[in-house]
Amino acid sequence: MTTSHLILLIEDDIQTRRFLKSSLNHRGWQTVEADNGKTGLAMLNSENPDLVILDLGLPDMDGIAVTRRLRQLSDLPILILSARSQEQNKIMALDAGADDYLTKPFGSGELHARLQALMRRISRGIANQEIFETGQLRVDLTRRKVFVGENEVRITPIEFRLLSILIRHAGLVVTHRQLLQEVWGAEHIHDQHYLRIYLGQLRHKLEINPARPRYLLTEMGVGYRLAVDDHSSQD
Amino acid sequence: MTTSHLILLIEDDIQTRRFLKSSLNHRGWQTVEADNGKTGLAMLNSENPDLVILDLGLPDMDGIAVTRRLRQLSDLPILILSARSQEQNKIMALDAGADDYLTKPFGSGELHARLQALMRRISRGIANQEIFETGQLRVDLTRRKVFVGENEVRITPIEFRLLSILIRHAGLVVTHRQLLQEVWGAEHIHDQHYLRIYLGQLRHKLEINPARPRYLLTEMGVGYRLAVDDHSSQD
DNA sequence: CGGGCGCGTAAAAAAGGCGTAAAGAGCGTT
DNA sequence: AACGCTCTTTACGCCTTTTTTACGCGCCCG
Repeated sequence: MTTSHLILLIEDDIQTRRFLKSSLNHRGWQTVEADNGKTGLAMLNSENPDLVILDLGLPDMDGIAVTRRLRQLSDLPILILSARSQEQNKIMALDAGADDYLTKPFGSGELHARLQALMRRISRGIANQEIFETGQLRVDLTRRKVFVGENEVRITPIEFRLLSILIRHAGLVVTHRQLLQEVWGAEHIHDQHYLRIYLGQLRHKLEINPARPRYLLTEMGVGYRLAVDDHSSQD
Repeated sequence: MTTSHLILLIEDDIQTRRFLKSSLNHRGWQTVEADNGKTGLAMLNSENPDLVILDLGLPDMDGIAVTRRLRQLSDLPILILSARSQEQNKIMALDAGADDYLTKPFGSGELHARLQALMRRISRGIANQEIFETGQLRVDLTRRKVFVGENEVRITPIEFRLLSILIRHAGLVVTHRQLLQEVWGAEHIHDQHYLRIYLGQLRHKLEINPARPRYLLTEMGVGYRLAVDDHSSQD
């Protein structure tokens, strides 16, 4: 159930802050507040919250920078608040490590739903699964071993990291940017040919017919996705 | 506190104001009224409404200016009322941050439908949900998948971005400018033929009869609107 | 009646993304 | 020092997507 749940609000607008506070307290969450990015970051250590709600339109710091810093300092769930005019920033914030977002204006029901979903996602710990399995494919994430049917497949370090990321987001699209960022680091964010080559190698090793992949699917112009088992398959 | 639904009417014409007030009260909304832009803006703070209905033809201030100021002061939903002669102003108001419009004369049913769409965005959070569904159409926004009935439909990146924007504003009008700006960037703001072509492609893929669209509706001279099914059985 | 305007459609040309092969570079191990 | 493995770089052909171009229709207004 809902245990402690202290929420850190980083929001400059008094009105919004008041609304958030009352709405959250009403639902049984504790809150601490900061009206700018700097003190917000400072409170991360002093208050030790369970979750952060961050407004992108802060006066003192760029919202993206705050997000990135938060992510550097902890793995806490981060919920972004953005005004309608900040669509682009919102996407950048998600890329920088935010977990979800709300576009203003929003009601308390919506806020509550987002928080619930966020909490559920975190506590369920999808990321911590030890063995992933779909179709003929089986991946032991802690032993770093991969099987197709009965046979073990040799996997290189980079291949394994790529595969792990796709497994962690199984069924979802992972953007080029995300993959490159996590495997090769920020300075190779534009080297998409790496992805083509390594995805090609992985397909060669994992797919029955690499030309018609069943697991490692391409999302044109966006990224890649690991297909999750949907009971029937041909090809 | 959250379900009060107080509407601020900014409207100079007594007759229209009376009609609006009675029509709204009848539906269970509270109203406060201002007969000019200045007091209207002042009441924003004093009355703390949940939504604003603004007539563009005010005596004291330019409607666009009022809209812009409202947007500066808050993120409240704004519904514009405009006379038929104010076609151009209407578009400018939408671009300045208004959410939807009604052209006089209008009936209470029409008014009600627009308000429903606006309110739904807030209370149910249509703007942020992961799966959008209406009629035969189902869009999974995080998985980037689109279904018509049982069948998945292949969607290109640009098509998906357009569709996402319309979904984010489901039930509301989105101006040409807004769409072009968000998808192609500021330098293509006048290339409306892009919209014609891509909306055509989307209709071809999503509509049962592309020539008589049920979902992707054209607002002549203004923009496009994604129609939503109203599950409520009133009116 | 005709011409302009906004919208929708079709089909082309252009651009860009993707997959594959293969050769070169780096690095640890033997 | 040579070998083997992995990672990086380069090149090319195919295919999808995007952009360009052209035309047809309905409507309002002169």
